[in-house]
Amino acid sequence: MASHSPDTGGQSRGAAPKPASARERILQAARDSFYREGIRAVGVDTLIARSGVAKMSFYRSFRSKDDLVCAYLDSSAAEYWEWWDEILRPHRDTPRRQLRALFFATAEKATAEDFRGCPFGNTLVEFPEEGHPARAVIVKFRAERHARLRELARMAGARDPERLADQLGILFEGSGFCAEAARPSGRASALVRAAETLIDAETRRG
Amino acid sequence: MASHSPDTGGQSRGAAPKPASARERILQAARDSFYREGIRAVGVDTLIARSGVAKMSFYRSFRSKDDLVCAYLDSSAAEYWEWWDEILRPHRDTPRRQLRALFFATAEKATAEDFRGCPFGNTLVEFPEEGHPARAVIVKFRAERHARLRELARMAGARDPERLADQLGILFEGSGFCAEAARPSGRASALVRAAETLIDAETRRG
DNA sequence: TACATATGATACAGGTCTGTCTGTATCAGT
DNA sequence: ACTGATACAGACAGACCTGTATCATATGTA
Repeated sequence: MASHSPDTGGQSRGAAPKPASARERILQAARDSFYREGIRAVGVDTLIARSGVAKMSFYRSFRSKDDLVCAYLDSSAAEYWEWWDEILRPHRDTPRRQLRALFFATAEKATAEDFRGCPFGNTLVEFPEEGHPARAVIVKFRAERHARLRELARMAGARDPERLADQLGILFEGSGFCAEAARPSGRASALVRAAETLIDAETRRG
Repeated sequence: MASHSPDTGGQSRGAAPKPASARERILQAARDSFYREGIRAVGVDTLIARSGVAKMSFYRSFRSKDDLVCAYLDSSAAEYWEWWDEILRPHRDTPRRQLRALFFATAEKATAEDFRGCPFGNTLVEFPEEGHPARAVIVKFRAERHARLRELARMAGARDPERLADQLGILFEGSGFCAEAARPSGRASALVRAAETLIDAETRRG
């Protein structure tokens, strides 16, 4: 779900560009490559070549590839919550509108050319093994999203915020589907409409 | 979404068990292993060992691993539509109930211990490459599900069957989410409730 | 100058991957 | 008994994988 827009490294201001550290370059290459091509499909050597870094610099920055995968997810989560807050900001104190804006923006992202689903769900599919270190990051991300949705649902006046949060969570997860569908714009608007219907049903008095 | 329950090979009736052909054994091992562990995670050698087959028998039965992946998906689709029809059968001529039964059964599957999401969505995540042969099978599967949902929506009296089918498609895709969630039973019932709310809203007169 | 830190280049070890190859055993039909 | 189809066993090639080891280079600081 996170957008992964290119990032200059956060310091396009200073006169001297000061090249990003090896660690930053590797992480950036990992974010692009892992998201677009899949994690198992991109080897360490490929990442090293793409970030223009020495192999030992890689293993000095990350203990292992799994370590990098976790860093990739951490970074994606941070970006996602930044995006989330940005979407909510214009609708402060109107939780219904905040929820709506969230789904509208999600639908918009899901129709983008380079959308490839949710990094967390995708990673979970690639590493179903029980004890994989990435799972902890993914579980944490989903728990936080659920908590945030539940709080919004509560503020929006849902009869059962937990339940509405569960329902909206399913929609979020299903939105990854839009990317590969034949009629993306149709599915995107269906996502928004479905969200509105569910929110409406769960907050209507009576 | 397909259940992948163990299969004896369809001939538990005859006295002589007649061992399944090499092809069948490979395919069965692939169905189990690919679904549970992921496709990239399971190598050809592993499949050969698990199905007790010679390597050349493998490559006589399947031109390549990609070929086997497509066969795995074809087989999963066949099983899925069989399951689908079985769910619909008791509610013939009452499309609303058929839709409800579909989601109820899906939620039930999604809470099972060995549920690992939808084989088609998972495969798409593992092989995002544009021209991969598996994509065609996946696209076909999704198109058929959409068509079936649209037809059910039409018969159920939906104002815009296409739109309702899109919405329900998102729910189906999101249902894979239930497996990994912390509160599976909650999410499963949320799935059923969400489906009912959407169907209701799209068929209500007025 | 001398040292510390971060980095680059490259070779290598040991494993796994897909796919090909040769050789042998079994069984059915003729 | 001969033939063809099917299967098992195992070696092998060539590529790719993760991770380690060694050595050279640049930069900043004391």
